[in-house]
Amino acid sequence: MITRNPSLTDQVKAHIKERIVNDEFEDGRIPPEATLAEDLGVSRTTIRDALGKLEHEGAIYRKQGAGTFVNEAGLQIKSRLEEIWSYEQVLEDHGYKPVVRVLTDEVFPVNQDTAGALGLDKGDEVLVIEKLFLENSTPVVLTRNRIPAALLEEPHRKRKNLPIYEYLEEYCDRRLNYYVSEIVPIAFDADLAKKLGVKRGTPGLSFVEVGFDQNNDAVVQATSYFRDDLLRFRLIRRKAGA
Amino acid sequence: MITRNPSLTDQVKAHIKERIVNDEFEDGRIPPEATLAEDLGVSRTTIRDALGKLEHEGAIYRKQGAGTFVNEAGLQIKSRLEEIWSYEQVLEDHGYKPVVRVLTDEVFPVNQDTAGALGLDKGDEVLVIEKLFLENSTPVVLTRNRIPAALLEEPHRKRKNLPIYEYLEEYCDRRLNYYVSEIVPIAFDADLAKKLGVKRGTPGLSFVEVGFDQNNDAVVQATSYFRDDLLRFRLIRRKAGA
DNA sequence: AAGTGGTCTAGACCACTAT
DNA sequence: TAGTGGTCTAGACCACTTC
Repeated sequence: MITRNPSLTDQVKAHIKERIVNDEFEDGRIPPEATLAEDLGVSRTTIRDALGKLEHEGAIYRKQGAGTFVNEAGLQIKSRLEEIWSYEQVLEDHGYKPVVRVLTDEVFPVNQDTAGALGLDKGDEVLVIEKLFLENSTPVVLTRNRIPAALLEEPHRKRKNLPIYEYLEEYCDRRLNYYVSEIVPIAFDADLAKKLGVKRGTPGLSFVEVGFDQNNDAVVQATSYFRDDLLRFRLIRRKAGA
Repeated sequence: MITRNPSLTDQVKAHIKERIVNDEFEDGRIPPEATLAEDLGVSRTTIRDALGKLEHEGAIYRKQGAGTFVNEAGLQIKSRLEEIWSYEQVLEDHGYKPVVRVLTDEVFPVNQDTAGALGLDKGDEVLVIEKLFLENSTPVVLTRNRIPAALLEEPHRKRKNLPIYEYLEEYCDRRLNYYVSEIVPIAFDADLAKKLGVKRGTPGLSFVEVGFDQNNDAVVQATSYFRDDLLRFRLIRRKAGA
């Protein structure tokens, strides 16, 4: 399949973003919305939608009555937590060339915790994919994904090193829409410490999350573990409703 | 000052949200946008903006061509990390009745780290406010805020137990716009462990963040420490640009 | 084919900032 | 007072789901 060209708004957004990173705006001042609309031959609404997304990403900020400006500080933020979609991409954003190693790739009976998260019954099965992300043979991230076996279109055992959202799309015909993630600090136990190459008891971050598809069905449960010394997450926090 | 009534969009959002929590929609199905617009006497654009915010919060989800639906799972999520604005509110959302204890409230010479974060020079001074948030004499959160002394309109020493965003508004005439937060897992050292009432070495979460006002000036540096056993953060992660 | 959400337009008026 | 972003309207057409 794979149809659909980028929307006008997204094209405008990309265009403005490029002009920002190329530093084409005098004093970091972005032209008035009306001017942009006329220059690009689109409505002001389209411009505003594009600018709104850029503002949300932290690339620009707006002052009512004054203008729209480049946010130099915001531009520096890589791999914003709210927008992470694959750890390959995260590591690339941090300047690494990631290697993915599949440690586990098997169907197991579901445990109680996962059954609750994914709405499965006792006795159902899940495909468990454990992956280690490395940079130059140094482990950085470990992920464990659990996908209901019932979602698999056919039993096959290939390409498990795909990002999970691509795997779900290709082999389960499900499109990931969003994750609900819980942030849990831990001290690495012996198993995790060994796999991540750190001392047992080292403080680390973990995410415990559930991914939902566009029908709002839970399709994957994931737990991830990070080496804080090599990868640190940032996010932008705003007042509710803004 | 304090002018401005809620926008039409926000009123519509609140109205729909209330109908959602009151479970007024048959089968969790929300009426078509055109119907809502007619019923409420506003344009479809206004309805869409309101629904967009509710979708972003996770309260509803939309399926093109099918309809708009209540997201039962999303409604359960309290204190979403991206929208935290005061820890008093966070604790209330978790069903606690918080007590705030001010531990430190003094002006110090700025250290190098804070100077860098806030764009200050060596020799400048900052007001340091350390606060402990408790529920029934059980500590849950410890925060350390650093505000440039130059922002203080007058030297005074009252109401330091206000939420920082209110303090900044009232005594510095600055309105907090957003935070850039870094998530850092730690093992509590002796001092933190004592203040939070846990064993030294317990794994915990900390945020290291900088708050910006509406002119995009850095106005506060904050570090916060949490007892993971009492308070756990969630957030919704989406594909970038969505 | 009918219904619903997604995108886009053109324009009006308001609120706020700068000068 | 002029300029700029913020809100809102009315309507057109498209993409997708459902029947």
